Amino acid sequence: MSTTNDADDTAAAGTAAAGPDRNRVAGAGPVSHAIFRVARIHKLLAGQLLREVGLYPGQELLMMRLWDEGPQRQTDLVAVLDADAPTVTRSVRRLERAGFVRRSPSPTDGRVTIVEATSASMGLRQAVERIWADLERMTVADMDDDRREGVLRALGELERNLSASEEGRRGRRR
Amino acid sequence: MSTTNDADDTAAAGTAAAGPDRNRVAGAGPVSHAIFRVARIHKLLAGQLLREVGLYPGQELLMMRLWDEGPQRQTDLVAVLDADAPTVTRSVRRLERAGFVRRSPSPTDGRVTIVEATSASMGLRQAVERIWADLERMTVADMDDDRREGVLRALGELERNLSASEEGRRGRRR
DNA sequence: CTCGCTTTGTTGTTCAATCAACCAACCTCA
DNA sequence: TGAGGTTGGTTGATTGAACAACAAAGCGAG
Repeated sequence: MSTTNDADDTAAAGTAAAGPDRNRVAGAGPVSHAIFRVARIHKLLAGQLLREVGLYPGQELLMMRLWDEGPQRQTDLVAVLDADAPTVTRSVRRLERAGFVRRSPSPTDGRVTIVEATSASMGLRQAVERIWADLERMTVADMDDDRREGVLRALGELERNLSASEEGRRGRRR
Repeated sequence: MSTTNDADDTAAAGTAAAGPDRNRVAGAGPVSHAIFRVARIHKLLAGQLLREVGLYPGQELLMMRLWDEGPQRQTDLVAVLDADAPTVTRSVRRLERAGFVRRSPSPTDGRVTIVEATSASMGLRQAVERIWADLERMTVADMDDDRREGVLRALGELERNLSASEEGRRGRRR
């Protein structure tokens, strides 16, 4: 047994010294862990439902925006979806290739491209509405209205906390 | 940002079946939308913190498991992380290339590969613990213990609801 | 011992999300 | 008019995630 932990050493920690379960890393951050798990399964479920109509998770948010607000600049989509510009660029391109979206240059500003939902996408709209209703039903299941409100409030709190931290970080780095 | 844009285009929201304001798709599924937003910013924040120590979001969960439980089969990681086998395969490969993980064939079963954290990863462990503590603090912010419990309970409910739906779907498809 | 099934892990492909770098059009101001 | 900054959008690279298809090792029944 060599004293230099280099080539052969297993970094097993948890069970060796047999301390209390408390030094297990995975037990830390219960709320963060819960968020991860909920997010994961929620997205998985949405993806399963959406795949049946030919969309990938995330694309439905973009389409919803187009259906609700009509043709708009790509930058507007970036802002309202709070997504990165590259993500929107590629997402729009794929949706265009799928025939759900059309792009055209703005006549007044050479930089912008206007994105709009095609009429071929209108059938999709009904399906997406149904899917979102289904997803929401699966999510809240048998909560009564009060409980649903409480859950919404909790999520709102989390979002505010995280947004504040994220903005703080962004400020520090620029 | 200046709206000197005369081209209002056709605000063709709703087009044909235009009706009451209520048929705006984006307004549907408030809980689902809230989950999406929380998940997005939470993951973004985790990613920003982790990137400073050379990890990508998700990898830290795998490392935590290795630190907590010691060497184990890749299948065990798949099961406990509730991830897909391909995801784990590639994630482990990248962590191996980064020097945080070592793989070795099992002596007793020719199929399995044992994964373990390297001693070089132990420094990382402290950093990840700190990051998770930071993330948790940012997430709960100034909630008191009761509030935190309430939020945890809400997330737990959501997870149970979604899990039930997902399992139901999985059953139907096989 | 062979046939068939299960378990374990891999590769291929596609997509979302980041960061970084870049380009082109616009706009402000001297 | 023109220099410099801003805005809108794209491409490249890397990663996680999902599905599909596959390979290889083990295992169990005949």
